[in-house]
Amino acid sequence: MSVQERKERERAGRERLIVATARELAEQQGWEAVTTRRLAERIEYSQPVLYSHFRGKREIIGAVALDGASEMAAALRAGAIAADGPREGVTALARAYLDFAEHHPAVYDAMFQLDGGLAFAEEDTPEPLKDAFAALLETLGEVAGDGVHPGLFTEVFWAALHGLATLTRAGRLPPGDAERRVELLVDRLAVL
Amino acid sequence: MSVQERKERERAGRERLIVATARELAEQQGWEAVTTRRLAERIEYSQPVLYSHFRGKREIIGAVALDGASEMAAALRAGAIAADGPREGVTALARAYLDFAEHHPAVYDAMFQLDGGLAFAEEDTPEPLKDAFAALLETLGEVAGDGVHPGLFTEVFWAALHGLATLTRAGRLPPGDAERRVELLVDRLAVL
DNA sequence: CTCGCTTGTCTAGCGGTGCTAGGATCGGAT
DNA sequence: ATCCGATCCTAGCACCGCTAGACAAGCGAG
Repeated sequence: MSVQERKERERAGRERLIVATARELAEQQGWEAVTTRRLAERIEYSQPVLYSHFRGKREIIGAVALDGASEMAAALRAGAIAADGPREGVTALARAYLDFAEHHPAVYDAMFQLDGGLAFAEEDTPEPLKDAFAALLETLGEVAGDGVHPGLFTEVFWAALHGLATLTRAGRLPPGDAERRVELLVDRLAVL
Repeated sequence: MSVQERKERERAGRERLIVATARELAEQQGWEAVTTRRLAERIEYSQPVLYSHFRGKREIIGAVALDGASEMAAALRAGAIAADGPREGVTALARAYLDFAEHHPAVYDAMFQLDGGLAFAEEDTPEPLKDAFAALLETLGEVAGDGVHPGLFTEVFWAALHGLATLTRAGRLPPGDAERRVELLVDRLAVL
């Protein structure tokens, strides 16, 4: 059975290589540059190999999204924990979110802008995505205010952050006032 | 000169036809179905004709976006004006925004999700886009609160609406609680 | 050790995309 | 009536996601 195990290990390694390469390429040159041909060339295999690991390009995007979700969850927790006091915690969380979106645009797009064929807000939502939402909920649930469902509050806060992230990156919002917008958002939405 | 004028009229008419057809096709079958071939077939001309009106597909998307921006501005004003009192006005505005995004997904995507090659938040932002923002500002500027710049407040509110619209449509938020989210948003963000 | 077979990989190609070069055609001006 | 310029179309480029079928490498059986 050792032979089979070795092969499975190699296969798993190659799958990770594909996802990592796709992500790298997307971060470097944008998702429109991530084509199956280029991806295949970079991992030094032919195109069909990609399809023995993933159903298609969508699934590769989805894999990058899941990868990024775990990372984002960690980044959010790291940001929020470092702060003391609920207000600073929420502000730090918001900043961490926007920083992640700004510094990992390709991953952020894979998670929320592109179609990665992932289920959301449903029974079979993948664990990393639920965990990223949970990371938001941990901090934001504390400042939802009386009589307001923590989940609902988190959804609204998240939507606001998502809007800021995407509109800013698309050049729809002047980039200079980012910090003031965060403060306004936290001041108004959170019950401290 | 009458001949030339007639030709210009016909050209302008055909350009409108292209934009209207692209929009129609996008609303019916999604933007991924809007290809230059299909579009050309629908307007009963060959592909190269499209390129005598627009530099490429991006510009066609941009034209649809501008079209939609005027419409959205009108919809927002119609919604907000009908209400009495600032709170009802803001709520109506938010609902009008989300309704527009829900019922005209293709146009909304052309404006904010896709790359239509348009300038935003800059000097040479096209008039319809500035006007749509102005429509938001008219109502939201009244509830920004003391010491808060109306433009900045409008940007934040807009971002929140945009986040709700996109996340909801992408299946990232449970569709049932939309109304409760709007109320929470208005309650917290607006100073009434 | 050799043979047959499974498993894995590649070459080649399909139908589609956005976009464009170059030739044909048509209509107004002379 | 003829010329000429504007207008439009046919045909094709390079690229896309994806797949069928040929081929080779490595395994287990005899």
